[in-house]
Amino acid sequence: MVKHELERLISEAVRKAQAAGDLPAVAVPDAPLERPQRPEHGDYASSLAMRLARLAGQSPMEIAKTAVKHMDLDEAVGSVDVAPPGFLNIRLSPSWLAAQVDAILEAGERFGDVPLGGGRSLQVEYVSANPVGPIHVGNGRGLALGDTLANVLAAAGYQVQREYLVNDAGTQTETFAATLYARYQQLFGREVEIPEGGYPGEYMISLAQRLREEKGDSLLAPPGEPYPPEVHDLGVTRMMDVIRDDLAMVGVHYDRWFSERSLYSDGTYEKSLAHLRDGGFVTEREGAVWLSSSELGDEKDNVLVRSTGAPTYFASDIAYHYDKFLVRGFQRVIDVWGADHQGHVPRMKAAAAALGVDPERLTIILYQLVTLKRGAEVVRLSKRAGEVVTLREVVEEVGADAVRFFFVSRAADSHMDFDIELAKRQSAENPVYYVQYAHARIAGILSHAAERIRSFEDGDVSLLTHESELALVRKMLQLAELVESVAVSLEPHQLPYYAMDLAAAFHDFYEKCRVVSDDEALSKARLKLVAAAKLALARALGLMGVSAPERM
RNA sequence: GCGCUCGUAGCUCAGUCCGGAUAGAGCGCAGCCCUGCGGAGGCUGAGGUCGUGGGUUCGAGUCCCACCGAGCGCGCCA
Repeated sequence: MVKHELERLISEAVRKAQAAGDLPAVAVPDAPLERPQRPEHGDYASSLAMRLARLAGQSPMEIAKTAVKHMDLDEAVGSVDVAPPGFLNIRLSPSWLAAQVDAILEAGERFGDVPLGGGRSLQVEYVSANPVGPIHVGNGRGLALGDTLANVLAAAGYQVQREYLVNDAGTQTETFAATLYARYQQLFGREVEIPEGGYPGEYMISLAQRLREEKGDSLLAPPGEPYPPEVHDLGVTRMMDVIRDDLAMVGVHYDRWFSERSLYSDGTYEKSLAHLRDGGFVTEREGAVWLSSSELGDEKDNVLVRSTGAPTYFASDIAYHYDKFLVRGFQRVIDVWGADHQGHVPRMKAAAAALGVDPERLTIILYQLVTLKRGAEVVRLSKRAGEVVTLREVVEEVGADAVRFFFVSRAADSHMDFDIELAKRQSAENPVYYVQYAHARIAGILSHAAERIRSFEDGDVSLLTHESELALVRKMLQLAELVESVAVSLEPHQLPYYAMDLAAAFHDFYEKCRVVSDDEALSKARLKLVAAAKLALARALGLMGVSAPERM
């Protein structure tokens, strides 16, 4: 990547200046290259001279000039200027930029890949909504975040596994089953109410109807008796079918759907508990079993096994992470959770430590919950009130691409409002179409060209010298830097902003430069440029899980 | 009460991690551009005490402190 190459050249220059005695031999601070906002400040800028000034006892301007004097030449570098108060402004060489078009075409669909991960294994777990209802809008955020992150990490050279934890063992699915059974009985004319704290949503009635279609009255127990186990299992299975469809609709596919219950049936739970005991982090008091998490950075101890003998959600999650780290051996695990789980973070970190796993290997990304609105009115996502705004409903209204682009555009920390009315009204104004339009426009140009020019493989990219042509190349080259920075920061919301910029660079070029013209040599060169831009746009969109249409 | 997160243009949000040059984008608003490859496009303009007050610094939207406001968390719930 040219950015790293330039950083290397600059620190080399300083070292050489020190060796030559032009700069004092002080420790050189880190100074990553910046992207200046103003084009006249070049493609990259370094503030190293300012950072070095106090240590070196020289003025930033002097230091910058000295550094330039000792800097090696590189074919990518067009010029290096010193600007007050001591910036080093680097401009890329136009001929080098033009030549990158061929490099992009060569990289093809892998353009933007970066060797950061080195094939290390990494797991991303996201959504993992309880199988007690369909995916709702609030989950949209976790899905866009987690899925995009997984895409980017794969592009950054990690071996990524996507996983959904199916909470099929807890009290919530029991309440779900009880509700389902009540609805099922109602279909056969029994006068029963859904349980207190149950799920009053309409979808439970459809689910009950489905059970009746599949099983007739065979699931009916004698009146007053609890539901047969099959109601629970079949209900959860059918609910997961719905959830799988909901997620597929927005392009989310998992490598593995992990059953929480399997932790108990295959002995993982017992093993993880034994492992904690061996480490000496387990105590018993008041009839319950506790993890001494307060010794490991949490504010307090937490219950693993209730006095009833039933494991807590915490114990379940420990067993699950025991499986992730110690059984399956992921080097790194990323969990994407809603901010309502924030209290769970320190204890899971403590649990990792208790398992002998460096807590650094567990990254938990919290995203702020979505406030759902219908106009000015706040819609409470309480399942008890039964008002669920499903993801499906919104996707059918505004489209999967717009939904994903919208959710991935917001930083995880931002507290966002989702106004369903506004989203519907403004779906045509969603910026995603601006980016997709650029892609479709290029497809149009390429098919227009195909009727006139046999092939442009022999196009000479050195003919690309127009300012807007080079600006487009510059923007394309930024993709790899972005993939790297997102893979490190785990903040994929940078992606849509980049995609907008890239599309803008293309549209600007399109306005100023005719691609297919009487000048065949230039036409071929520009067709190469445009084909490269198409790759870059498709990649940027693809990383976000958004389609790149040939026509709209 | 304590803790975490947030407060930037009319609206929705980037920029804060790692301080740097005149604070950006989309939408909305006012105006302009089609006798050539897709006008879901391009160009121009109006619009900002970066929540408030202190502090650190050559330099603060960015770091520190206090305060105000909002969301979330502080269970033998998940």
